[in-house]
Amino acid sequence: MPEPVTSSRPSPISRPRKVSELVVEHLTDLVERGEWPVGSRIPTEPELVDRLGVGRNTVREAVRALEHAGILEPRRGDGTYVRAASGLDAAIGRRARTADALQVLEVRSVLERGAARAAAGRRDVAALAALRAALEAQEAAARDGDEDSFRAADIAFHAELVRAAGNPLLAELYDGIDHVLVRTLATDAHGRHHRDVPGHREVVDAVAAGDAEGAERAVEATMAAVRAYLLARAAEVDA
Amino acid sequence: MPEPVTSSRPSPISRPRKVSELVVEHLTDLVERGEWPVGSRIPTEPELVDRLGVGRNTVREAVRALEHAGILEPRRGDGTYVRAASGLDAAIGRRARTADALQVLEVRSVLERGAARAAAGRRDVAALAALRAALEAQEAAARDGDEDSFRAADIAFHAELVRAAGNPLLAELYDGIDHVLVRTLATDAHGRHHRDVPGHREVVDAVAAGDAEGAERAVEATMAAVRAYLLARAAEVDA
DNA sequence: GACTATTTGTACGTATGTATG
DNA sequence: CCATACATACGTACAAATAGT
Repeated sequence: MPEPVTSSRPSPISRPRKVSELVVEHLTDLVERGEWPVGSRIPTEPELVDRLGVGRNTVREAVRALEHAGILEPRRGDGTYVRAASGLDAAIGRRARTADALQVLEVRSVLERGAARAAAGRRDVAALAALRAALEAQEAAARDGDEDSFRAADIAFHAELVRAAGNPLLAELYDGIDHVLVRTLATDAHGRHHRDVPGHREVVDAVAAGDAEGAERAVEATMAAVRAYLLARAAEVDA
Repeated sequence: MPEPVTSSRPSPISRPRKVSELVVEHLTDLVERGEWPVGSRIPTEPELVDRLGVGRNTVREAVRALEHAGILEPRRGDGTYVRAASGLDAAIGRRARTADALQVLEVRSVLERGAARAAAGRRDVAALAALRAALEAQEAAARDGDEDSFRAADIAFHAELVRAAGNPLLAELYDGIDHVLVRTLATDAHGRHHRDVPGHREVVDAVAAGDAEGAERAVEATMAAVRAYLLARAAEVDA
């Protein structure tokens, strides 16, 4: 019989709640606070056992919980890696994967319009510079005609715009939604040429000018092409 | 021996998946499709073992995964109950609980403005009727001076507005954010009298008229009071 | 209030597959 | 190719908590 946890223990954490839940919380905190950055490898099981003062089974259980949440990703014989900073992205992915693509796009549109408005209200210099850089990278990719890098630059531009709003929670929601949308669009849209930049320059100009309404309108215009494409595809499927 | 679930699996991309993941997915499906409604008690472990043809530990692991996702809630000696239809709400809650309340409010504002715009674009008759009913219920509660029912009616109004957008994903995101905000506001705001309805009637009128811009503006005005309150509280804490 | 049945929680053991070295 | 270690799944026994009698 292994010593029950109820007796005297080194107690790295207080005891009122279940031990496994506390470990889960602790690991989640480490990831969310950036101590274990996304992509990094977390300490081995024995080290966690030693550090937290709990049994190996408890550690394993906690890791598995975070694995299901999409935060950690164990690789056999290698180690356990950080997959995402929070479970929000994975949860959105699971939820939105079964949703209608048009509804997903609408949510993305709502978030991005709001982000553009907030960014115009802030006019953060550094964020604006990054946004301009992203725009120019995309225009360069368009000139080169490189489809892949153009798409990557497009995604990066939108991400930068949302980041310019200065609201990490908003950005995380957007990322989660965007991943789903990119995924569904990527399944069949390799032939579609988004060669023309859809109006990103207008977005940047409006944000830089502090024109919240204009920024929203410009973002809305950006969505039109994607929406039309989704509608056309839905019509095809219907026929 | 009950038939195991492990046999041939024509998955889209041949990915050798674990039985426990299949069970997790199956249970998630049952919940999401409403076969196990929120609040109901799911079959006991032995019955699930019999029904799914897997061992008890496997069932337990799956249940625990959904428990951590915030979907199921096991109670010793009683049973396991359905807590939420998807894990999105819980994930948002975990993520947003540590975020700045002003940022959470901003996200809510973004979602609600977008929902109001979409609702004005749809002008769904049934949804509009429900929205009007919610508004009148809130005004009635305001006349009665019943603080608790007024708050409940306020939450219900916002929820109804978002539902009127006709986008379940958007509504679910909003609910998750709203729960967090209500929670943080409820911690100390019992004395604050939100006696005056903040302009909900204008929102309803704009939505009914199909005036998307007006609906957005009206919603934005609604937020002002809450934002001012949060700012004031932040200033208090700062001092 | 106490007893009993039911149900989940925990612990341990074992067999089998699978990746690593 | 083999050996080791680990992950997975199943089964069993008992503990703990709750509901109902």
